[in-house]
Amino acid sequence: MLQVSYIRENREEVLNRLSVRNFKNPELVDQIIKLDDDRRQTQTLLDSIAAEANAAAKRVGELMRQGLKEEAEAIKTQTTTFKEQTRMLGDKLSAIEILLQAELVLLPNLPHQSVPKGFGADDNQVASEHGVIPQLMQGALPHWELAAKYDIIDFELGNKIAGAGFPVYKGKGAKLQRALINFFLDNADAAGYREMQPPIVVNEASGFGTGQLPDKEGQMYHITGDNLYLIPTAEVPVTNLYRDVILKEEELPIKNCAYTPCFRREAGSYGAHVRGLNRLHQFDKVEIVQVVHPDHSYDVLEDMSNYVQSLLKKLELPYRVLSLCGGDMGFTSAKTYDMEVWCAAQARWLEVSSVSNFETYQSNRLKLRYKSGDGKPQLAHTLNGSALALPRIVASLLENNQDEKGIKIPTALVPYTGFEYIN
RNA sequence: GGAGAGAUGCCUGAGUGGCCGAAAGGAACAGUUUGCUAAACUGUCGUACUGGCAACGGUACCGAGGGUUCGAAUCCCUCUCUCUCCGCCA
Repeated sequence: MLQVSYIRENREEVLNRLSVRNFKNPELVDQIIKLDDDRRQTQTLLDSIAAEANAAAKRVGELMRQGLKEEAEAIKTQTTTFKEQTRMLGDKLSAIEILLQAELVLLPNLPHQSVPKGFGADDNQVASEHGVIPQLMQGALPHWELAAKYDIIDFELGNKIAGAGFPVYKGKGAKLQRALINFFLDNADAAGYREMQPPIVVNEASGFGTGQLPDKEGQMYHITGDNLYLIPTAEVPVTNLYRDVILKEEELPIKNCAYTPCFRREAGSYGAHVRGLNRLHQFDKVEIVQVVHPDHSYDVLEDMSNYVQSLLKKLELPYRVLSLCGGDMGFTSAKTYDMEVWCAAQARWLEVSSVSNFETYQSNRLKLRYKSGDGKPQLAHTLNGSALALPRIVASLLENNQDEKGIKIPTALVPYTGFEYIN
């Protein structure tokens, strides 16, 4: 959520930067400013009347104590008009505030200056490409067929006990999951991220804090009996650890990581390009989250991007880094890099990580601030990224590393799997 | 699931209608002093909105929402959450 004061003071800039996203509703900006004018006026009036009413009430108390009953009664009758007015203005003020809030959450984050203008995925910039595209042997298979051939992932069995998008990992397939999780966590730890194990359900306030609620409600599994949501990413619980918190400046940066299962309803997305592991309702992911001083957030974004790339290099996967254009960026992000891995049998790039700087967009909702010495509390910047999500990594490992003997495990991962081949 | 207790500032905790934005202690920060570690003393020490160049004001907030009252942290109602005991269970 953007800050109203910033919108007021930088109207032109806000409009310009929103246009980088091709934001369809720029008149919202002026509506918000107008509502805020209204809010201020109403509040000023309400405050002055409340001040009079308070003073009158105080006088009544004093007079009563002095035993001057009649004088007290006289003032009492005057205060009834204050009462009506404050009630009216109070109602008006809260109505305006609700409206203002409702409009404010409709404004997406402002893209950073470096974000290219664009409408969708085709306008993203390829920032860099790494690794070698493997030449597959004759008769190479896509990962869902490999998974069946080696009996390591069972989609049918998952259908039976839960539904489509909930695969069962078996034998070396299950061990590979465990290996990847530990590999990612150990690397994050070595890079200075503190491991957290949060709940994988969250309440409404948490869903709101990171922006899943109210607009993306349909994307989360909702436990109606207890009004809890299954997390779509560890970003939600881990970032919400700092909801309503004022940190000391020295505590920054905060670097956390967490492994969690992630649950996404992915309503309405079925078809050939979401086969196998390409899109699931439940998957495993290690997430990295940082809370940083605003001066450093863009350096940190590069750090996080480099860190994610280091994982892909260790796994010997060919990948590319996209700098997302305004139109393709998430609603809450100011700048995002996507990492895509080449899946050789499907012959396509698959997104395995998304690293974003949210600047103050999340922290404003979360009321996540820091305080330096004697200064006033300031909103911190938040960033997060997948490091990494498992299914598409597994898909590309299977497809890219297949040979006559089976599936070769990358050297860096062998200490974690305990085997060199799936066969 | 049954019974009970509670929710106050960074923490502990006092406060049952006006003198309470809130005692006291602790923590933290700043200063003074004693030749070090440390102690003592003094001061500062919530957030948001709002007016003002500023100095300095105003308003709101004692879990949330409503009500009673000239006046509510304090009384009443509803909700949420936490804790304790019992039951069940990992």
